[in-house]
Amino acid sequence: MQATKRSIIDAANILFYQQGYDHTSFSRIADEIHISRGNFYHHFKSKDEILEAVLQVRMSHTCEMLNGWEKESDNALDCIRRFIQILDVNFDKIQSYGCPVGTLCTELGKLNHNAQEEANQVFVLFLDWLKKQFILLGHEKEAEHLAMHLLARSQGVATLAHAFQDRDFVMYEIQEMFDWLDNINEEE
Amino acid sequence: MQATKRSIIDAANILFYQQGYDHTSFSRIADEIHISRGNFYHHFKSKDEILEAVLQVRMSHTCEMLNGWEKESDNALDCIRRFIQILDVNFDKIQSYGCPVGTLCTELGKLNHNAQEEANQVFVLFLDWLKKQFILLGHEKEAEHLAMHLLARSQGVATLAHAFQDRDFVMYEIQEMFDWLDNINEEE
DNA sequence: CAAACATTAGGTCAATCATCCTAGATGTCA
DNA sequence: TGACATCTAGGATGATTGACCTAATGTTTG
Repeated sequence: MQATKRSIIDAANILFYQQGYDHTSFSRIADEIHISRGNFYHHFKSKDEILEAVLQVRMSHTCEMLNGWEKESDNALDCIRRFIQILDVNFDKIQSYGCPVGTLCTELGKLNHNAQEEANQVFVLFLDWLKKQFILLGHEKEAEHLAMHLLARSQGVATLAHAFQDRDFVMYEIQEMFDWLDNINEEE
Repeated sequence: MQATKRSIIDAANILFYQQGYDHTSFSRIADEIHISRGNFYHHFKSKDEILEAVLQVRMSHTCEMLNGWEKESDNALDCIRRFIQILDVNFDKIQSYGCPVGTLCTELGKLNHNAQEEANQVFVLFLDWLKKQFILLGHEKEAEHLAMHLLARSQGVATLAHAFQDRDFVMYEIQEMFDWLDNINEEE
């Protein structure tokens, strides 16, 4: 029971990222995990329901990742640096398919899909987490702005990295974000 | 001869932006301009050929816009400010559909479409133009980096504006980019 | 007016899509 | 072993897709 459903969600998660939600068919997912098409409807009533499940998995994975960063880091500054460095750590994937969060939100927005709001919640997870780190650094008032600013910059870098496949650019921008981070913490 | 072909391209241009390339069907375009489906193949051999035509239109429109900015501006600083301000000027569209350049490049990348490289060329137009302005401001060495940096930031802002429909955020980020622009020109 | 060409409408095609259905396989538990 | 729920395979469905074709209409030119 669990195994097949699980593998459907996992395969859909990857394919939605690599090919986009709309462009990924049941046949494509079925081929990937070697089950028949008709099998889907015992586990999900519709394609939307698979998307729902994928979004929930992404939410929980993101939570785990963010909690992991907090545990492995000495302080809030290190946490934020970890966030910035995902552009380097996940460069291969980003170069090939863009940011998994941003590209899905953009696609669902264009499709006028009901799940757009839910997809945005993954962004919100990052925003709240970043805001928390900036507050820990003593930026209570500007924390919201700083979080949005940094998320926007990483989104922009991911978009151009996907378009141009330019690693040097990404490394340069990471350094720029590190410098920016140092600057706002020197001002006191 | 011209009229129908022209209206197909114009309708496709808008729909590819609003709904995405893959998700826009011939029927949808035909309905929009009240022609029959079969009519397409007298003007275009395939859907890819329509995309090709749309990309050429976008290229020339972008060139005209950039040339216009140069003519209407007093100096390179004003030119760059104009670029930053499209986020405000086109806010309604960006809020609804994202950046027309970035979202198409991202989609074509995921579809592994041949025209991805050509779509990127619209980005290159902006990059070369920005680079030129930064050189005029005396930043020969860093012009390339500065152009990529600014384009990335505007892309990031557009992505989050589309996701969250937050005008205040956009206005705040525009001010941040203005400040950044002033800073790099004070340093001499 | 007539012949040559350009444009359009609408039907047809095979392929693919999400969805649904049923029959059989596999497991679980009395 | 037998009864019953769960799971799976694969075919059928109707809708939609990009592509193609032909007949009919405009338009231009000799």
